[in-house]
Amino acid sequence: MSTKSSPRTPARPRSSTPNRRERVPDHRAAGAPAAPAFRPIRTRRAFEEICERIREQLALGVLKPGDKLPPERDLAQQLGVSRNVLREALRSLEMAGVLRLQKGVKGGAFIQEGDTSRMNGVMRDMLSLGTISVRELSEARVHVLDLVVRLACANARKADLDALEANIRRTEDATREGRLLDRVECSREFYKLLAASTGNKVIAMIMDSVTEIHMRFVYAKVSSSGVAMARLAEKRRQFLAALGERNVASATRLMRTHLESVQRMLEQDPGAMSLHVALAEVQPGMRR
Amino acid sequence: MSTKSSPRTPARPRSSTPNRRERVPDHRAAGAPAAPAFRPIRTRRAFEEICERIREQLALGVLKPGDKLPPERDLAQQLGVSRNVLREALRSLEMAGVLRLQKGVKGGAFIQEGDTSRMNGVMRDMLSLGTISVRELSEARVHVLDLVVRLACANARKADLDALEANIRRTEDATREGRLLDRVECSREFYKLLAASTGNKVIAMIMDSVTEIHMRFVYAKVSSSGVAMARLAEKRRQFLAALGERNVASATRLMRTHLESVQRMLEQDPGAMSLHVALAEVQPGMRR
DNA sequence: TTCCATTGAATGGGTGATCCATTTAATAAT
DNA sequence: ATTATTAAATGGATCACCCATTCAATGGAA
Repeated sequence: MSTKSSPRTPARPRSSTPNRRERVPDHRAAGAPAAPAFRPIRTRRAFEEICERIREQLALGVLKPGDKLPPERDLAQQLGVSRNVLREALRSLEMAGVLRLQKGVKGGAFIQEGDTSRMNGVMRDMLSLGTISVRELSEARVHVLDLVVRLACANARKADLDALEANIRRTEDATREGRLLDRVECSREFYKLLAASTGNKVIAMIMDSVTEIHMRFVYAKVSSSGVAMARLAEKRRQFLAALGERNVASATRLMRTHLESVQRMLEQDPGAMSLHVALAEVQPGMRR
Repeated sequence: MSTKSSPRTPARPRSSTPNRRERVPDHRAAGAPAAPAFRPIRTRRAFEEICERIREQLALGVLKPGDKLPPERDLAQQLGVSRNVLREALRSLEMAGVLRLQKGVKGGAFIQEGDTSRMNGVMRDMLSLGTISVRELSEARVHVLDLVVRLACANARKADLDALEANIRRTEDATREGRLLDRVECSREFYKLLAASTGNKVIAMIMDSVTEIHMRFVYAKVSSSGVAMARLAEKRRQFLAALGERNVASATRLMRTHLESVQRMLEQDPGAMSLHVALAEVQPGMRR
């Protein structure tokens, strides 16, 4: 197996690296008197440097979605690091949604695109870590949803309204057949469609990230208590009608009162509303 | 150095692992008829499993901020994986802001808390990857800021107003002394303080994530053209006065007109508004 | 006693060789 | 022409090291 040309780099180009730990030379020093103190100089590690370089190439437009990075063995040699360290960097970038790693011949590390679900994980982590509270999240959701409704009234296109209509029909089917958990899944999708109908992916992302967690609570509640929101599809239809008429006042009012009733449903028997239950369980369709 | 007791696990407890690739058994199948197709079954890799387990412990409350994970060598043995793979997982979690890794005796992997800046990186990546556009981001910022102003009017406390006041004074100093870039940094801080004054960390996080990138553009513009917003501190004072009086209408109006004038400033000479320049450069105080 | 220098163990950071599993294209057999 | 086989490329994972940093314990000097 010595035919493998060069990946093993027996000459170790990095063995004489004083350059690795070249450290940020703190080139500010004259820059920001407003900043109160010194930023901590976390010792710069190889994998951080690698992540940053790849992100830089991305920001510079040198790398674009669909592009393929060199094979791990080659890239490691180019960067003068071991393959293991390179992989730590690639893994991190993959978890961040920047890369997609594929095995096999014609495999490799490909620049990913179009993944708008990355904020969801951040939000979940924040909640798990106690950085944010359920209360703050719920409150934020109310406000964001209000904004989304207003934007949807202004920007929703026919296709968006049709998609919402189709969603409501699925909700009706699920209700009729008593598939309560499916109905929750429909709800989740309803809000996703509504967010998409704003025409702004940033807003949609934000909306999704706060909604995903909220729906986990609803899911946990419904699945444990068996109770479910009454006249859901009916309310959805009313709302959709207001949306179709671009009636902002009516649409926001309908949504607000709906949110309030959902909140009341969740809050009765608050013992079942365990943060841990809602966060830990992986639920169908709720891709992590 | 053979005194090292056990970390090397010479007996390789995992050499007979048929369990690793245990695969999600697709236990839905009866669950979600609403979902159109099959979700791709990305082959489950060890480091993903590890990340998930740690996050699960976190969600369950078994692990809390400040807690320390076992040393890499021990934990790798417990999980039945190599140390390298474990490190890939720990790296990913560190990049995600869940862990903090510290060297030395008494070092280890500590559960992190209180980092509200994680969304910023996500937003940057989305922009670099072209998943979202500058237009969408700017538009979202206008709307989010409007919401923030309304919430700040309702919830800002005296300490918040004082902090804003102090910030405006720093802005005046920077203006007087011609430190234009410092003034941009003050602006960034102004919005951060304003977001914090809503009393809702979720909203504040969202606000920060859209503002951080916007300020990069402003920074790039100011640093390349030398022009800067006229009468900035004065406008800030007017706004702060409205905020102090809880005058929502006045505050939102002042903010909106300010945003519009900033936008005009940015849009003249659009050639300088390179996405790449704004994203790629690391600027003082703008910790990535 | 007090204080400072030395030492050594614990721990993360990093390396290189090696093997396995998957994927795909090229090749051979039917 | 179709199908089975083979081989190469590539990521996935392991092992056995070594280095750098940190900090508590130790011990000697003031």
